[in-house]
Amino acid sequence: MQKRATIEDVARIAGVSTATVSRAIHTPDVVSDSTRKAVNGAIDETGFTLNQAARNLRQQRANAIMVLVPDIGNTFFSEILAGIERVASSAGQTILIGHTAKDPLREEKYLNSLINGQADGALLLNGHLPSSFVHRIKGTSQKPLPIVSVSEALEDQIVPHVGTDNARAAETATTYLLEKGHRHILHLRGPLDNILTHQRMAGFQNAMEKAGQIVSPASYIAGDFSIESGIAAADQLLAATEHPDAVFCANDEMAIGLMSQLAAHGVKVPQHISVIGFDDIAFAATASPGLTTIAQPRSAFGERSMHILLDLIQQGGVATRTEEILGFHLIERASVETRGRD
Amino acid sequence: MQKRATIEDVARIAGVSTATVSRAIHTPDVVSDSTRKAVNGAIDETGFTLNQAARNLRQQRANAIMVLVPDIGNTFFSEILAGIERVASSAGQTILIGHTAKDPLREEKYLNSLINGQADGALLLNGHLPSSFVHRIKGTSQKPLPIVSVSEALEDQIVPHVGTDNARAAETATTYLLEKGHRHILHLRGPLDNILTHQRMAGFQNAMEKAGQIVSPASYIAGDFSIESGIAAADQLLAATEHPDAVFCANDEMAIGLMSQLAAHGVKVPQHISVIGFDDIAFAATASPGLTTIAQPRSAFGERSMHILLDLIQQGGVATRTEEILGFHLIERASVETRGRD
DNA sequence: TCAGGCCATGTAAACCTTTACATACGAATG
DNA sequence: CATTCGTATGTAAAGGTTTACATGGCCTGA
Repeated sequence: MQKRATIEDVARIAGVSTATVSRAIHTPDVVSDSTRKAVNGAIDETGFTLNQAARNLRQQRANAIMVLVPDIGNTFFSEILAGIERVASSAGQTILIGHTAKDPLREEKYLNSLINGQADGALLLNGHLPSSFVHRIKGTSQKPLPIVSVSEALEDQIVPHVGTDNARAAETATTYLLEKGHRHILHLRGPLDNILTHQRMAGFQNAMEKAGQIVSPASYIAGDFSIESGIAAADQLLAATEHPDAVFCANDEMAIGLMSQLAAHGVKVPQHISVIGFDDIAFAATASPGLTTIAQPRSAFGERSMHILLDLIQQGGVATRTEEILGFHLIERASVETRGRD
Repeated sequence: MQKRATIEDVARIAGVSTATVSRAIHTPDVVSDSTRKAVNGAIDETGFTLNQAARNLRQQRANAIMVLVPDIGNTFFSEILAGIERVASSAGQTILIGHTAKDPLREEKYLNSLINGQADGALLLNGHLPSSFVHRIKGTSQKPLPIVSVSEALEDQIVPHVGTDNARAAETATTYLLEKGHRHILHLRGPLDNILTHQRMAGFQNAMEKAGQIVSPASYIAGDFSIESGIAAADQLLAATEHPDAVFCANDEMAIGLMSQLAAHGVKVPQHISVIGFDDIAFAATASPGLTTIAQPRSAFGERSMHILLDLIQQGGVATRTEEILGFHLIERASVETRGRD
């Protein structure tokens, strides 16, 4: 139970100064061959590992990235996370996870890691930036903070963003239903406090109006992106006197919940009602029927955003207010059927 | 773009020493009211936040936990993660994520954070501990490391573990099929390098043999826990001349892939083949038919393991080699049908 | 032979806290 | 009144690195 070896122990054994040991480790080419060997020998002998806390303190940098996720348990985010992890890891950065549960207090708490030296940058998957940080970024007095938003954009875009064109994607999905001959189309929307909800609603409305269809409050069913809310939407549909031709769901979870509950009550998809989703999660393909949906490049979201963040950190956090829009595409499966005109 | 305020700035403004500032922050009750107010005022004025790196260095502790996950993208793990996060957060610990992809090099790299002061403890969700750490733990010369394995146990249990009795759970699932009148039962197993695979295979075999059924290599279909391998298994079944009565799948993903592919080829579950899964992921309920499966308390896995780890850290890492076995239960849905005796 | 330059290394300060120990002061006790 | 005690604060060391600057030796070119 001896104390951990420090760089000083290594230096003593190798017969050099601590500075040389540090150099032998980080910039091996500036020390002589013999010294490098001596140092490596001493490192092996002592089992030395660099104390990261000391290093972080001295370098004023943590080599860590804080990732704010509204819900770790959600597949959608975890796939973005996987992309983030991939590039973070190859850049020697550790990722810290902050599960915010949409709570501004928790968001603030985790973002403080940027200020207190626990993290060098932050990735926002939660579509929200606490107001104290909005001020901090807008006030030019302070050093700009390296923050990038992913998938869910902030209301006023004050940090770089990586995502897709949700309105256009929703328009594409809706237009697809229209082209398949559907007219009475409902949109199962997400929660209103989410920006994606509004973008997708706008896309839906656009497509409908372009096709000469009227959109009213009755065109929307409230949801919250969960399977359960998809089930609830189905119950609502089942209770109504008139059925729509098709439902465009703001995400796959809801679409799957909806289809499952419709099936349980004998309503057939797509024969009675066509359904289209959004996200293309893994279970969209195995749903019955296979769910037609909009695919977004989630790993690419993670990878690109992490790259941008790394650049930002390198440059000292100069916020370029970039927006990187990645493509989406519609995946045809079996949940939408062609319907003869009216 | 001024420099960040340090405790010294606060001390100067408040007219006290840095020691007093530190005390005012961490042990407010030992300083006088007036001093505390002065310090708080100075903190507000300067916008001071504690530098965590300096604190970590001085205290020789990181207030962070490294969590090793084989696959972030997997729902199964992310729900455990959510449990971990919950208690970590309330204990003031940050969680660091190490995505290992089952690569021992990456496992080692991330576990090094325990030694280099980046993390105070580690949670293993990957069922494996690199040999260098096995030695480190077995050799009593070193200070024991606070490590807990979750869900997937290590081969020789050298760290505390939290999980369920997989063999008994598999036995329960298989027995359920037997009780429902099925005789020709196959097991779609997981990858052989995973300990859960073996535990669940053993449970399957046990149940079968107790019921007087013979288990042969032909009783197993190879899988790897992925949806795709469930689909592949279905293809294999479809190509065979004889169909089993029922399939016990080692996890829900495979069961869902299997059912989906069977359905696509006109084989009806449960009328032609009954299927039972393992894990009770969210999509088990929405699958068609609803998937009968074994539920494990995944959030509880996360919470309990984190509690144990925190205790371990508190006690200075004394490995008690505890094993905490949490209950499972069978959830009946529609994917298993009663079949008349042969 | 000497000035200049390069290369490998050493010295010591800096990064920002926490905390053991010392101090000073007022109150309580004898 | 002298002593003891407790309370609030200050002093300074320690935690383990990195790195600017200094040093010394050797080589090169004139």
